Amino acid sequence: MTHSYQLKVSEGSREASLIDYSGELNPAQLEAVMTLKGPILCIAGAGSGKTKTLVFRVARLVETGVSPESILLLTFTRKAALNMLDRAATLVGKATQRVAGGTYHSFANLVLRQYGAAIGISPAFSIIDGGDCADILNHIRIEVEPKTRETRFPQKRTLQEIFSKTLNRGLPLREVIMTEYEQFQEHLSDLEVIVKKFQEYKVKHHLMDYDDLLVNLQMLLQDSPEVRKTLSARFRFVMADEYQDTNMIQARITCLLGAEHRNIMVVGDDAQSIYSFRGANVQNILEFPSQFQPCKTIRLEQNFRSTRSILNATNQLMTHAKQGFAKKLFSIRPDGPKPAVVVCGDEAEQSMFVAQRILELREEGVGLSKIAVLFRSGFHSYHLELELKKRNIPFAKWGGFKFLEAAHIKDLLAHLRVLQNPSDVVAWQRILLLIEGIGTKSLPGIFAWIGASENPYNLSACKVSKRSRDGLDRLSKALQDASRHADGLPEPLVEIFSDYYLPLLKEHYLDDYPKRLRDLDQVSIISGRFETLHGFLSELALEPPRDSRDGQLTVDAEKEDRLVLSTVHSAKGLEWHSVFIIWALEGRFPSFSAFRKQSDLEEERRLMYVAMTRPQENLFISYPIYAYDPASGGILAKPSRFLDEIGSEFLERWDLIRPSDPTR
DNA sequence: CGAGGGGTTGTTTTT
DNA sequence: CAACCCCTCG
Repeated sequence: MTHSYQLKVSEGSREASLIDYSGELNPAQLEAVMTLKGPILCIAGAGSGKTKTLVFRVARLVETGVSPESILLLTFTRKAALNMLDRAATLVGKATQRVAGGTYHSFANLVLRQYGAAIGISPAFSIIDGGDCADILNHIRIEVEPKTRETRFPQKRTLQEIFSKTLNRGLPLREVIMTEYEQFQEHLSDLEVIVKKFQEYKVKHHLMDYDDLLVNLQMLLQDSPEVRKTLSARFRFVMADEYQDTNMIQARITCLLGAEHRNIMVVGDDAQSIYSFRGANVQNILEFPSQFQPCKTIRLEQNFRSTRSILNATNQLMTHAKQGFAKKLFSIRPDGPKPAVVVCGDEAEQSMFVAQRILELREEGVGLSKIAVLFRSGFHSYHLELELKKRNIPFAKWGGFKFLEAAHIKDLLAHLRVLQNPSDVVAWQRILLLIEGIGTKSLPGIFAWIGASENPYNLSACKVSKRSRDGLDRLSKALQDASRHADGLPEPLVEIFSDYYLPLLKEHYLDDYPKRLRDLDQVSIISGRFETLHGFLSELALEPPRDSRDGQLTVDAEKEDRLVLSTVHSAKGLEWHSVFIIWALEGRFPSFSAFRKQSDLEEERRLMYVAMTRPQENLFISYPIYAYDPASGGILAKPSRFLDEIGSEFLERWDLIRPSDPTR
């Protein structure tokens, strides 16, 4: 490319900004940045500067006079969007902060609250998570199938999973049951009844689960041409990141948003598709060009992140993939150390190795925040966590157990939800059952009263048994105190309910209540950043903090020198100087549950690929040669098949087992 | 009718 | 090693 795209732009009174596009970007990136109109598919390999490309493209759009409000940036997490917009801001100024961005779910939330009325949606709906859905389903199940004894019936969590899958895959219930849950075939008709009642229940009580947000947004765009036109006029440029991980509904939403103006760019990497369990469909990215013809396809294949030694290994791994674009990433970075395969005697030795090596790296000048330990499932790091604590190595854990799913957090939030949406029966149930003397049998009576009452918060007027009177009166007082602030800031509300909840917390979680108490303070701190109650609740439901310390300002958290422990899923899109992948054993990574289907194994390989493409310099893959697996009762002793696929040529083996070790 | 205990289950990954 | 279910006791 000989001509230069360098250009000078002045934005209002701001001093002239100068972006040297052709100097900063390679030819493929440059093309993606400079093509502003029409449909584009950008296949961006791992570490190929995808984020940078998006950032520059936003900057470029703004520079050429596109108003930031008319750009929509759909990303996998809201954090990713904010991060990009921040970076774009340093190029062209703060104006980019006004770009709309977030996940499909958070976008759906905003649009539905604003325009949902067009298809009969109340703007005050509550967002419920998978656990809440499971609770609702449990009730319905009991109603529909009172004699669960004779035959095995799916549990509440499974029900929720099945129904979510049918929606996300866009398949009829029958088909999902027949292909993936054959054991429940005989219950098909019951399940159909349950799912119908479930939908009715949610509509009646103004509740929306994650799937409903997407389904309803799609419906709104499809059924209301006015809204679709309004939105197309408002968002004239649409960019969707991580497109390989969208499901059918999200893809349809994307198409509907782009249908009018066709200024749509989707970015992704089919080799990094790792969310098929929640309905993600690689076909979306593969078929995008045929849906938006003529479509420009741009490939970013130069890797800027990793050493050549690491890329050699990851390229080799992907030659075993059964489908997808064949591609080989190349790097102009020098060779580095080959990825090390570290063979340990047992789990304890693995943990010791990781901790030890991390300390050595720190000695060598690699800060803790530049190191990550990755694993397949949340619980794989338990032992390591103990070891790190013992050695005083600070770490943050992402993925796995979530702050929000802790019972005490859900308890506290349920009070706020009731305040926001008095017909949120799931939340009512949760807070009522906490009260001494109230059990499942007295609930229907209280619900009936709540439904009929003018002021459902005045529970003192509700007749209940003597034993529960005091507790209910206390709740009544807290709710009425809070409802007097109902339109105000969320923080004082959190305070009111924390005070109310404290005795209950002590009573229900006697053993570890001080620890849980600290979490409640976190909720209070987070709430201080929000101006409205449903802004706060929606954000929490859609963008849950990654760990209990995430409540602090992100900037601070990132500056703090802490090691990251993360599931591979949560590590997507990120990079570190040095990365450890632990538990590279058959049954762990790949996981047992992937053995049944070829397609699941393919996804496990892509997952390993994502993990291995995170480091810049050092990659350590470890496994214990011997591990008892309490889940299966068996012994795990076979190294991950993915190590075989890569082959010893690209790896370096470190044997930690002492020759005299009897377990050898 | 509610609470608390004991046995049994089955354990990916996330918005 | 939970969370969940079922059962018994108060």
